[in-house]
Amino acid sequence: MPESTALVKGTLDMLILRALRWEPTHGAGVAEWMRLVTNGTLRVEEGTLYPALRRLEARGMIESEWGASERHRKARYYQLTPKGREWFWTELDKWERYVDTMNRVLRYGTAGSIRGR
Amino acid sequence: MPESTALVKGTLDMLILRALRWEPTHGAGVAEWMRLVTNGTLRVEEGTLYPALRRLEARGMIESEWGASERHRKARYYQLTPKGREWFWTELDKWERYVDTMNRVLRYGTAGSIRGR
DNA sequence: GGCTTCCCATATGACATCTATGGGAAGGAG
DNA sequence: CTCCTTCCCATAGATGTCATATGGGAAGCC
Repeated sequence: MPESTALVKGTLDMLILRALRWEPTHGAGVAEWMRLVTNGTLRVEEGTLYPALRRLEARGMIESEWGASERHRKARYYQLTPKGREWFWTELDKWERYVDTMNRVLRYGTAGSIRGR
Repeated sequence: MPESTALVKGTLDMLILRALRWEPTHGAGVAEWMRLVTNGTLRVEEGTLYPALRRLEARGMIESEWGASERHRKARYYQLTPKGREWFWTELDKWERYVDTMNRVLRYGTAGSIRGR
């Protein structure tokens, strides 16, 4: 069983939006998806997830309604809005640029051609 | 001139340690290095950098002493400790694992083989 | 009826980063 | 030698995200 890693701040929103890509899902389902999909390396606590969902909804990235879960519990189902879907791709793009810069600088020294002073 | 991006939390420490890889450098020099090496895309504010340097020193990752800058100003020169050097590589490794997981999940769906429910 | 499970929710705290501000010390202009 | 600018360090306050701790409501089971 691989140990789990703390989330890097700023990445949770993208993960949530990705979890909702296919169909409306309730909070516990999002957490479950994250756990399964990363083989348990990335987990989100309830106290982290629910505020994040409310933030995303307040910003119009997702919307929600009450429903019943597969196990007959009252559950709030979230789904992506068009705005959220679009925002996901722009965020992903920014993230990938950042990672690329980090990779070059940290691993290979520079993004340009500086060395030493 | 490319616009600059906000730092992702948790990445500044690695960038600082990387900046100090070759020789002792003062705070302003670290900021300058970061700007040059990323072609201006990654910048660090003074109010962010100096507390970060003090945190790293408190944790024994770097150590410092007063000196004179190239321009004859009083400057505090920081250098890596062996502990800091080692820690850099473990952090880099963790970061790369995280990025790899994110990449697979966000871009290609899963790290395993889940889809839908 | 009491216990457990499922799902939602908030309060509280920790912490990194940004913004704003200021100070000391050296150099240059006049 | 005085004023102004530049260089470098430093901290206070605000912001925002994530972790921890806690609890509650509702369904199902014994």
